[in-house]
Amino acid sequence: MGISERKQREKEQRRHDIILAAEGVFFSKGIHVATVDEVAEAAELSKGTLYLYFKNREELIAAVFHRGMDLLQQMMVGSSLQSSKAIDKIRALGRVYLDFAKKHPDHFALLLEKELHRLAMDDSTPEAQSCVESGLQLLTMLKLLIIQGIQEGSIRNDIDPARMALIVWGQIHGVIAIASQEEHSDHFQKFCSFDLESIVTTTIEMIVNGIIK
Amino acid sequence: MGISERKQREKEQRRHDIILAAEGVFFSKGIHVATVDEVAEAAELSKGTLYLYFKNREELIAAVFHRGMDLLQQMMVGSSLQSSKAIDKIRALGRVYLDFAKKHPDHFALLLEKELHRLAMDDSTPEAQSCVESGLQLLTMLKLLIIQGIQEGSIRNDIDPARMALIVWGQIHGVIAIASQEEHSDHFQKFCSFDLESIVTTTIEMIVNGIIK
Amino acid sequence: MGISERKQREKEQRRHDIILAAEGVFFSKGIHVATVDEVAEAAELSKGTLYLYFKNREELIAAVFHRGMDLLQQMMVGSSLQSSKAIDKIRALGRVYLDFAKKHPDHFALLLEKELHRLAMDDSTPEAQSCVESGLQLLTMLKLLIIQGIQEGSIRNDIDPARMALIVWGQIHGVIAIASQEEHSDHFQKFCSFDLESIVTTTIEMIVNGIIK
Amino acid sequence: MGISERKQREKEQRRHDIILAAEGVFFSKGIHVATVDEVAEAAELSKGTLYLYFKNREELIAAVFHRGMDLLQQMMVGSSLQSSKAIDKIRALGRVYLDFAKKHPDHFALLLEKELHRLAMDDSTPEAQSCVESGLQLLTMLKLLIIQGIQEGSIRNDIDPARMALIVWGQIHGVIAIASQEEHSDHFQKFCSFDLESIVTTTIEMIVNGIIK
DNA sequence: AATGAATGAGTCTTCATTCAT
DNA sequence: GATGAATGAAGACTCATTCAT
Repeated sequence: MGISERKQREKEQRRHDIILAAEGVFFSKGIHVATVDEVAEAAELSKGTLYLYFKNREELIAAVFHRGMDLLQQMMVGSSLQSSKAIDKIRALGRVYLDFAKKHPDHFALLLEKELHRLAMDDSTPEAQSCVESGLQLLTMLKLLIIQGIQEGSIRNDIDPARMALIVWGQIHGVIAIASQEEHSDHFQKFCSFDLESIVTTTIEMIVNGIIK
Repeated sequence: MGISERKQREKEQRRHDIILAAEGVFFSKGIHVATVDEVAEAAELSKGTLYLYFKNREELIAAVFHRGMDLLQQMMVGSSLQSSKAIDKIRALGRVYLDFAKKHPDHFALLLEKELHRLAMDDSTPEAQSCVESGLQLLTMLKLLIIQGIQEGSIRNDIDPARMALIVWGQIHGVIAIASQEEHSDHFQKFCSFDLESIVTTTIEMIVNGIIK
Repeated sequence: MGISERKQREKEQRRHDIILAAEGVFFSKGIHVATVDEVAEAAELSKGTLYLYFKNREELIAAVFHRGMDLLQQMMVGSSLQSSKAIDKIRALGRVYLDFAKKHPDHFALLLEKELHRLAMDDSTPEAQSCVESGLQLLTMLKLLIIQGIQEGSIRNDIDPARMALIVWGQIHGVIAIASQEEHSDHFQKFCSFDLESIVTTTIEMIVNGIIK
Repeated sequence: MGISERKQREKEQRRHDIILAAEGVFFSKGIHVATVDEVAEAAELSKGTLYLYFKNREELIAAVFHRGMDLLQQMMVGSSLQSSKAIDKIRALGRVYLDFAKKHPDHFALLLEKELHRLAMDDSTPEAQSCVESGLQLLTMLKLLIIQGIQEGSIRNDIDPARMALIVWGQIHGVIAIASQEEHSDHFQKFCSFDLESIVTTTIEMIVNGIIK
């Protein structure tokens, strides 16, 4: 029994290694430009072997996308939202999102790629399901915190919590997206001094300002 | 002579027609997947003719991108921000952005594509310059309105106007992006009732809430 | 009457101008690489106009080839082989050939291009005929001089004059070809000091040595 | 392991087969006209496979060129220049060159193609080096024989040996080139009876006549 | 006569995928 | 399981030639 389990573990380990190699290649070369050969080389495997672990190039991409979702999920779970007050927890959640964007900028960039969503869900594998759910989880968590805030009387109650959650997510995501994209653009450097960290801090404050009673 | 002028006009018209055809193909198939042949067919032209008007596939894409920027710019210029109060003008600007996203969803989606920015600017043609400027114009306009609002005493003065402009843009962009992407997803439909229009209206209100004194 | 003659002259002049432009392009870019567009541009004409004067790209190349033959012929005719002695005339003919190679190195290089011979003769135009003849003319002249030399008793009589002519031509042509090709090669520079002029002078002397009685 | 060695051998064999197929296509159609597809078909391989063995169309051409140089080199090495006298050895070397031109007329024709020299040397691979050397080797051998002849007192000593070597090579090459090109031309058939073999024999005799004391 | 826009067949090259070993 | 040679279907781009104006 132990043998087949070990084999299974090894297989998953190798699959994971391939995903890491793929990440490296995809993110440095660009997903649409990087080739399977390059991934194989990075993984120090033959091209044929890759196809033992992934049916498709697409499936490989989906796996990378999926891993990004997992990373986000882990960071959310890992962050102990300790404070008792809903508003503070929302603040903390915003910071987690920022941390994710900073640690995994390329994964962050994938979050809103329409094409990838289609890809990741075409196969109705259980993986794909969880993938979407991981997207929803952030929203759901936000919604719950908002409800808590409303109950505490700290958050305005004239907006549907689910809707507010969506908006809050969109707001913070948009700011991070624009800021981290233009971080290296001269044009925008001239426009305002750029420091992703402080900009997002300000943003969170402004968002909070918009939702408190 | 009128004759050479007409020729010139016709040539530009044809170039424009090609861009429209390219838009159709690129947006339906996806920019990375669509081929030059497909664009040629859509434009009812031979492949060779396309290359008379565009040096490259890249230049073709850049032209499409550029047109999106133009469309946005036109809508911004076209919208007479009539109200005298800065806050109301900002609201109006937000609605213009929403209108743009609704009328030209695919162009809207391109706004933040890193790769395209690179593409559109690689050629240091005057066109490329105006392209970037059109991106900055929105920001600049926002900044001016914010400054006006601060002077009017209606907008908080503890945040640098340029920075605030960037944030406001990010916020509204993010909400529209997420909302319009997930509009057709069952998962999100279940999460909250989806109506891009009303969601953005709420968003604008929340943003305004965040920036007023 | 004068009008149509003038038109005719102008037409031939233009045709000639095109050939000169084609030479420039073909010789600098390489015949196989240069395009009709480039020739048109060099001739400051539209591509369509070129096809009024030349049926084909091939015909254009043939015309250039033909012009080379003409140039050689003119130089041969122009050189008054004054000396009375056959051997000296042959020497002079060799120098003419060298002069041709120096003045028109690219035309010289075309002389032995198999492909061009085929091209130049495919159309059985009178031009093509004269083209070959101009090739033969050199040989014929050589043969006559050799016969004269034999009669004078200065040239050995154990070799058929026609055959000897062919050989002499081949000898001098080969030396010029190799020398002028490798003139700019570092490898050959190291092998022996290069001076086309003096090498050919030596060659002529050696050839003469080989044919005198 | 013998297995990987066999694989290696097979791969080289295949590479060699492709070169042979390329030779067939290039020489019958003309190097500039023949296409990669035609080579692939001749090699009974898919086009893609060709690109596993050769990076480029250019590299393929260079390989063919290189093989020609190898063939010449082998024939030179293979010919035991037995006679003790320098003059006789030079005669023998001339015959080897003739044999090469007869056995591999197309490779012979490539020897002086400027463009190919550039091609074959652009990649500064060791192959390319040996390629040039093989060209020089003939010259060097000639020079040594000439020096020997001078020492023996059979060859005139008023001409620099290196220069004489170059000239002798040019002479014999030129005669073979012209003769083998025009061999099939009616025009030249009329001019003198054509028999490559006997013409070159005569040529060698004439050259020898030109260099002996 | 001159133009130059339009054509489309043709070329090289790439790359995801398969399969015999 | 692992390999990597082989495939062939595309794809981007070129260019000689034509033809309406």
